[in-house]
Amino acid sequence: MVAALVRSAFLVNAVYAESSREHGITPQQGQLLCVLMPGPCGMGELGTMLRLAKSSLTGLVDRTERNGLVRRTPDPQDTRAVRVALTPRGSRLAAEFYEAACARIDELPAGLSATEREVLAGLLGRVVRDNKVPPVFAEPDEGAAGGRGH
Amino acid sequence: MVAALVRSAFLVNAVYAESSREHGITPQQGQLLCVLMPGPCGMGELGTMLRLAKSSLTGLVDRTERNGLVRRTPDPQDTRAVRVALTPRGSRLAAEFYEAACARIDELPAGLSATEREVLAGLLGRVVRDNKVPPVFAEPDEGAAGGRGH
DNA sequence: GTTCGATAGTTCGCAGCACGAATTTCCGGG
DNA sequence: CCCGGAAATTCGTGCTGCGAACTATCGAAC
Repeated sequence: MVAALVRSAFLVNAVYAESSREHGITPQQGQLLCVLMPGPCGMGELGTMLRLAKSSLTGLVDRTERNGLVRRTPDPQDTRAVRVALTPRGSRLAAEFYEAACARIDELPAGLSATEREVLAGLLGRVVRDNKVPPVFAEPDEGAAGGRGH
Repeated sequence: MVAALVRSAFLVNAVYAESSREHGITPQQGQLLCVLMPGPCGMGELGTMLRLAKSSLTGLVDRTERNGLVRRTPDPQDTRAVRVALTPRGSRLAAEFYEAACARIDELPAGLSATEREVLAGLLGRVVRDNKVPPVFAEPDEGAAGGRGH
């Protein structure tokens, strides 16, 4: 059980890293883009989501901003705070990266039947939920089992 | 499905990192120790296992050697090659770290019944096997001590 | 309206990580 | 003997993650 979890994590990481590389970003930057896809976010919130210290996050956002994928905006409610949002280019890249990563990861359980996949997804989903994992990666449209909409 | 895999990987990584930190090593060094637990290994082999470039591995082994956890030995068969082995201290730390990580990770599916765990382990094990993930983390031996959760 | 503790982010220095290109040394076959 | 290839290392670069110290603001209490 433990070994299966660790190894599958290793596997997913490798695939995730490969997808990132193909899109010219680091895995961390890819993760940042994915977290921002639903909408802008404050630094503090991002730190909680990604489990990063504040200073780590400043650097990550700096670099991603330098790449033109993300933008800092002042928060109208709070002068101290900052909202981090995707730029148009970042948004485009995020969508492409996300789709590519999904495609690759979706291939991993290729040896399982549809039913087995359902079961695996259900169990893993419960583990994830029980452990309150933040939504670091969005659910691709639920409902359609294999069909792809935008 | 995809989201569940990515998030569970994120979760396992976080737990793995936390365990490493508590033992005064980095996750990468922890992984190196775990790979070496069954026995010594050449650099090339390690690179394949950990999916690292040769130069990355040299650095990782350097740092871990500096910490006194690992040792380079000349390969008797091939003057060019090197065997990397755990030092006694590294062996001890590896065992401790491994056990702690197992305990933590074993807690993650606490919300599942014994049967569900079996099913999850089986399915995940197949995915791992189908994708030829190297044994970056050993199967805890069924004989091993009584950390059977609850 | 000043004071003061908390909050949001940044800066800085540090060690580690991962890579590619170039290099050294050695193995093996022709 | 010679050369192609394999095993490692070195070097330079950029990214990662952290803690401690800092700035600036918020909000509440006085």
